[in-house]
Amino acid sequence: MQSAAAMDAGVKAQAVVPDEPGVRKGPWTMEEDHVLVNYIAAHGEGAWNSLARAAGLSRTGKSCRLRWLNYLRPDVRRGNMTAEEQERIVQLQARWGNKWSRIAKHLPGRTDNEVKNFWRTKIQPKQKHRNNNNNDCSGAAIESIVVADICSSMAAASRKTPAITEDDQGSSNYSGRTGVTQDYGIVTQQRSISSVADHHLAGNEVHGGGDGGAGAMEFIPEFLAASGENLWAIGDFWTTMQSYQGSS
DNA sequence: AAACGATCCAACCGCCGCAAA
DNA sequence: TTTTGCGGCGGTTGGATCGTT
Repeated sequence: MQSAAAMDAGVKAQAVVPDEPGVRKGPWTMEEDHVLVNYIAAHGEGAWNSLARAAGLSRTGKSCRLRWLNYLRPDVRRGNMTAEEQERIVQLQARWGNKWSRIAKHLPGRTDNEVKNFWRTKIQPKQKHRNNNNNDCSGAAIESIVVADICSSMAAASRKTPAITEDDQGSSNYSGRTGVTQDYGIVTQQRSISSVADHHLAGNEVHGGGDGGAGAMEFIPEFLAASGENLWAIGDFWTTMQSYQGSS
């Protein structure tokens, strides 16, 4: 994730100019996230267009849905893919093709967007490279090749670097690119702020909507006041949430 | 220290299928 | 049966960040 300053710069660069009057685009602000999470906690998810209107968000229903599913949902698991997850992605992609949502369903906490991004940035370039040197482009062949790569890369990673525990991955102590494997990129970059967020989200320390349970998550004006800046990082969001909950 | 390239990922876009009117 | 609106999915984009030179 990005720092608040980075987010600010990002929004300046990425103009939030609506195609339709009153419809916001671009990065979500902390306030918008607050509104969305709070509304879903109270009313549950679904009926996204009406939800956006009822919540008073100047966003499309699609945008709200995407933000919730890919980012705000408390059970979203962030951070590095484990070797098991990577292997599973390769196997399922070979079996089903680019059915990312279907694949994601078999990876608890992972979103289709995350799986898709992982595939496109890590595995697809590898496949293309292999395809250039190998005429056997069948799914099974590719799968066996890539899985073999994962195994060899993991072995190399374990030789090159100390083991990285789940806790390490999720903590703010684990930040910056690790560069564990240049061949496959098993352990990829982990930005410092998202690490904080990962810790909170992966641990389900804060539970919001999803089940629509009443009172599952409640925000108060102090929280908004604490958010200070218009633009923010998810780590700030949950950290602030925690500090509020801890002090109440 | 600056410039450049590579990488990551949040968010948008367009399309499709389904259900209700 | 047709139209319309919505939800969901996959592809793509663009800015931030990081590593290298």
